[in-house]
Amino acid sequence: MSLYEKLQYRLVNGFYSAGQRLKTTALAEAYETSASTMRETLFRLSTVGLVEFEEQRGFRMPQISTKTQRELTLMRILLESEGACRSIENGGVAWGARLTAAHHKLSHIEGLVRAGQRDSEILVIWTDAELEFHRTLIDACGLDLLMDTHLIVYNRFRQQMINSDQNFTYVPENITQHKRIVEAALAGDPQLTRARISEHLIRNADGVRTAEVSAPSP
Amino acid sequence: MSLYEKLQYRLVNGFYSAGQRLKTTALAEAYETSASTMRETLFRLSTVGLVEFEEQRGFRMPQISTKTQRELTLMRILLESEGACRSIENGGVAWGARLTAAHHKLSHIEGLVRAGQRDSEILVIWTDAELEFHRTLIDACGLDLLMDTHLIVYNRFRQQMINSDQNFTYVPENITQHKRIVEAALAGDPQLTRARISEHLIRNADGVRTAEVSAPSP
DNA sequence: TTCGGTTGGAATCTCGAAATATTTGGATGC
DNA sequence: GCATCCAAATATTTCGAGATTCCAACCGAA
Repeated sequence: MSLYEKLQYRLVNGFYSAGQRLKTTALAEAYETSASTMRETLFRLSTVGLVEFEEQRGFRMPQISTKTQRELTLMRILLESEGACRSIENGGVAWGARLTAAHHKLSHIEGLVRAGQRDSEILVIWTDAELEFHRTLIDACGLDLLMDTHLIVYNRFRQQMINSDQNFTYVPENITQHKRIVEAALAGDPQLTRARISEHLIRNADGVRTAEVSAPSP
Repeated sequence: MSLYEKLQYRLVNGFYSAGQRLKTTALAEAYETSASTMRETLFRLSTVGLVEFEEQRGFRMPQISTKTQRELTLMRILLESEGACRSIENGGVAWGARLTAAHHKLSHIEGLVRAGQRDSEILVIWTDAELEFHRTLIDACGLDLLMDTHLIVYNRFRQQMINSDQNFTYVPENITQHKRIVEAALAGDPQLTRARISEHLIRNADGVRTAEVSAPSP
């Protein structure tokens, strides 16, 4: 596990608090490396939005805000809807199988959460499975750039989510919603799939209604 | 003009050829700075896709490919359609005025190009005006993240375009298409605006370049 | 010739120290 | 008591040298 990955993991999963300064010298010591190497790593993380950088003022953990959360959510809806519709067209049986498998794995974990397990360990496992599910949903779209952009957005989304005050209130609707997305996708209905992805994510956009979320591109 | 901006300008506007290695020591000398600083700058550029980086193998100017061009085009369509529709809803009169102004400026320059001016200087002016126009089209959408993502995609798109073999054959349809986009947007018709943005950009997604001839191995 | 290993040169990566900028804390004047 | 300014302390940024890795050319044997 590289320094980059280690730091990314901690930034996303709540090891640092929002707005906290990330001093290169202090972090370098903590991660047993030099300040220069740490600086470079922080730079790379800042370009994907997981760290904020200001000239001559160093690095900070990003602030949590409803506006950011809203924008990340809308971007997810845009990218996942588009990716899912293209996957429906291009994916074929193999994609359907992968999607079913990813959903099966996810719902197993969601079952555990539902049954009461809520420790931080299972939350990480759950978010990993959720990411895998949502990535599988779009991974037959044939557009690498869309996949890459989505991953960046998802990580920032997760960072905002985990570090927000109301962190991870368990939402039972998720289980149903994931299932309904899979059903629409396997049925090969792009419009319905779009609608159900929006329905699933829109809750995070804070006061934005499904109707606002956009129509298909031609 | 910072080192970052200087390098970005040259990377986008054809000062380096596709696939060319970008050695930190050589560039550091050319730009009168140290190898470390150059390395850091190249790193930052690599995270927005204007430079490719490979561990232990340094930096390269990205390859030109129809696949990349296609993906960048589709992403532009996705982002600009969404941004434009939201701008139509939120923008109001002020946005309409800005859009009209940006279009006026662009069509003036396109007029010059049409009249025969084709030197590299005016091509830069033209692409700048085109960027400003397309950014204005989406700048009332209220989503900073969408705007930022679009700018990154646009710069990569431009890099691919300018460095491709048939660079910048003047396309007279552009003038008409830009006008038709503005008309649809000012009329407040989201669906029509979407269609016309696609119509304008889709040419770049497929079969633009003649089939890639596999170069004889050296 | 062709394949495989070796070697020399060149580039990248890491690191600590010097230079530059910012923040902190206290003393001074109002 | 409050604001302002200066100096010390702390951070960031730049830079060059040493360690490491990669690449290409060369050489010898099958």
